[in-house]
Amino acid sequence: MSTIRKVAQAAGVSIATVSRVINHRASVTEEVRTKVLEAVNRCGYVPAVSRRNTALLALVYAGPASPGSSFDAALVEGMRLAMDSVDYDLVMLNPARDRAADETYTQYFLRKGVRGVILRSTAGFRAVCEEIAAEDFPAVVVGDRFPNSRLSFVYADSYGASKRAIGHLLALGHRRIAFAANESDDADHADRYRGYGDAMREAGATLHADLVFRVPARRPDGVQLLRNLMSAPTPPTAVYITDPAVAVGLVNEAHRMQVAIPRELSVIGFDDRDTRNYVHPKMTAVCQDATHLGRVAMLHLAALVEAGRHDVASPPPASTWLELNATTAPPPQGTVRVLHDGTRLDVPQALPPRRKSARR
Amino acid sequence: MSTIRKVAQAAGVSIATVSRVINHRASVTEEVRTKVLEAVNRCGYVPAVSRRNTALLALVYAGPASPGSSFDAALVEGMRLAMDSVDYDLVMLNPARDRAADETYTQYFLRKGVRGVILRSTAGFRAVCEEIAAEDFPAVVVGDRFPNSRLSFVYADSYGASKRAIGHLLALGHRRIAFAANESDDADHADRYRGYGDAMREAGATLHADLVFRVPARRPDGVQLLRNLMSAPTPPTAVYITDPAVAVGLVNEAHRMQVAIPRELSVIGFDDRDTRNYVHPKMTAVCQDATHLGRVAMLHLAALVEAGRHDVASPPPASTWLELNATTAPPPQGTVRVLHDGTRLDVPQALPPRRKSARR
DNA sequence: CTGAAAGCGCTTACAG
DNA sequence: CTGAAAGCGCTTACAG
Repeated sequence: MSTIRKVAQAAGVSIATVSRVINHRASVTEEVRTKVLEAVNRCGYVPAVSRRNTALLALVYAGPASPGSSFDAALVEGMRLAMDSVDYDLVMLNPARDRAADETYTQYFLRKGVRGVILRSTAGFRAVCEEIAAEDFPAVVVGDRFPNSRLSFVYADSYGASKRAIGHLLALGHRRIAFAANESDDADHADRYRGYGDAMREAGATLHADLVFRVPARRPDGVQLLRNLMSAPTPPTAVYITDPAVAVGLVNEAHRMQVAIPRELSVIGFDDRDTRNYVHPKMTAVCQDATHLGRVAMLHLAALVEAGRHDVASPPPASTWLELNATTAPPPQGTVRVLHDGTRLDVPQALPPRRKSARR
Repeated sequence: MSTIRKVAQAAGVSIATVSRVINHRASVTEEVRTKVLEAVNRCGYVPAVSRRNTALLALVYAGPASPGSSFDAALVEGMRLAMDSVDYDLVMLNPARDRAADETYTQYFLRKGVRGVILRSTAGFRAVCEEIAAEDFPAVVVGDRFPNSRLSFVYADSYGASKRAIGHLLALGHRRIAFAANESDDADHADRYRGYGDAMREAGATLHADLVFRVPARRPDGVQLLRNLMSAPTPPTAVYITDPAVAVGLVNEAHRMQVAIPRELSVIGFDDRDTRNYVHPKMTAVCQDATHLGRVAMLHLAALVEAGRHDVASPPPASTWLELNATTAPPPQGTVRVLHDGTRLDVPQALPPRRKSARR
C-alpha cells in the first residue's frame, strides 16, 4: 500500500506538501494541488494512519432485525437525521462478526474508532448490554430497559396510552377485551400489559387468562390471531394488539373472513411509524414515533460522549398517544362467533344490514 | 486528550505494554491486561492515531429520503446483511454536513477513512455522482442510472415486468389502461413507462396522453389519483401505479369512495418490499427486492475496492417480476364514473351485485 | 507557497 | 511476559 512518501515521489513534491493537500491546508497552489491529487489516485493512496476518524458513534446490533419490523428502519432514519446536528458519523457494527474471541468490547470499539454506542436490544442481547455497561463504555439502549445505573435508556412509555386505549373501549361498552402481545418479554410490552390490566381492574371488568394471547410479531400471525379470537366459546368484542404487523394482518384477514370491523370486532393496534394509515378501515392505535426515538438516542449519546459519560441523565421518556380512527365502535348486540372454516354461529340478535349499499 | 504515554504511567507499565493490550496481542498476562484497561477507562483514552479504521464503506446521501419511502430502509437493511460477509463496516455520510467548501470528495472520503461509497441517487444528486466519478473514487450508484463509464450501477430492470403487467391487463380485456408515475425523472421510472407504452402499442391499444398521470410518491397522492381517474369523462378500467405508497393510498381510498377493486377498477401496483401484502385486496404488483439491491451494492463495492476499482464490471440487473394477486379482473360491463363528491354517473349495464352477502 | 527537519503517537523486533 | 529503543507514517513549526 502506498505511503505519503511514494505519492510525494510520484508528484515530484515533498511529503509535507502531500500532507498539506490531503489535509486540506490553505497554502497550496491550485496547480500543485491537482498534481498531488492525481498522484494520490494513481498510487491508490490510502492514509495508513489518521488523526481524525475517531468521530464515530455506532449502532450495535446482533443479527438481523425482527422480520418485517419497521421499527429498526425508522430508528436508523432518525439517527441519520440527528447526524446533521452532531459532529459524529454513524457506523453499523455487528460484534458477532469481527470481535476477537477474548477482546473486550472497549478494545473492539476503540480499534474501530467508535466513541459511543447505541445498543438495539433484541431477545438474547441483554447480556451484551450488561457486559458493555460493566466496562463503562458510553452506551444508550433502545428497544428495552432494565435496572442498570451505568446505561442510558431511550424509550417511549406506553403504559398511560395503553390504559387510555382500554378506557376508550370500556367507555364504548366493551367488557370482553382481549390483549395480544409479542412473545418477547421486553419492558415495553410489559408496560402495555400493565396498562391493559390496570384499566380492566379499575373498571371492574373480568380479566380472564383466556383473553391474553401471545403471538410472534409477524403479519401472518394476525391471521391466526383473528381465527383464535373469533372461534373461542365466547369471543371477545374488542382486542388490543401491541405489534403493528400483527394488527395489520388481523384487519386484512377480517376482510377475508367477512368479520366486520369495527361493527363485529373493535381493534386497537399499535404503531411506531405510520402503518395505521395503510389499512382499511384506518386503524385506531396506540402510537409512538420510532424516528423520534432514533433521533433522541443519537443526540443523547453525543452528549454522553462529550461530557465524559457519567454526568448526563437519561432523557425523559418520549410520549406515546392514543389516536382514535375507524376500527373501534360499540360492541355488537349479542355474540358473534366464527369458526376456523368461516362458519358463523350464535347469530347476533337485531343485527343491522352488513354494509350500506353503494349509492348509484 | 490522553495519550498512550499517560495511560502507561497511570497503569505503571511501559507504553509498549499498553499498545499490546489495546491491539489485543497475545502475550500479556490477564492481571496486567485488566490493570491497563482500567487505566484506559480512567484516563478516557482514545487512540489519536490508528492503523486499522480505514476499513469503511459509506452510504452517501443528500438530505432525507423521500417521505414515506420504504426503499431506503430496505436498502440499508440489505447493506447491513451484506456487512456480515465483507471485511468493511458501513458508515452513513452526508457531505452536505461537513465537507469543506473547496475540499474534493476524494479528500473528504480519505479523511473519514472511507474506501468506497454507495451513492443513493435522488433528485438533484446526479451532479454529485458525476463529480465523484470524475475524481475516480470507487463508487456504486443505486436508485438511478445514466451513462458514465466510471460508475457502477446497481438496479433492477423493470421494463420487462412492466410490459408483462400491461400484457396481463390487455389479456383480461382492458383497453383504457392508465399509467401513474412519480414526478422524478429517474431511469427506473422511464423503464416502467417504456414497458407500458410498448405493450400498449404492440397490442394496438390507444395511448392517450390523458391516461398518463404524474404524482408525487406519497400515500395521500393516491387519494387524489383515484378521484382524478374515476371522474374523467371516460374513466380508465385499469391503472398501473409505479410507486408503492401511491398504490396503497389509492386502494384504501377506493374502499372509502365505494369503488369496487378489482370489479370496477383493476390496479397493478409497484412494490420494492412487501407492501402488496399489507393492503386488502392483496395487491397485484410489479415487484423488486430493495433489500437484495442493498446487498448487491455493498458486495459489489467491496469487490471494486479490493480490485483497485477499474477491473470490475457492474453486476447484472436484479430481477423484477409480476406477482398476480387480487386487484386485477376483467373490465366492468360499461363505464363506471364517480365524481369527486362520490356521485356515480353512467351506471354500468348488467352490473352484478356489489359484494356477495356474508354467510350467516 | 514549499521543503528539510524535528517531533508526535504508536508499533514492533530485540533483548532479557 | 515485559521494557528500552528503533522505526514508521504523518504533521507542523521554521526557514526561505
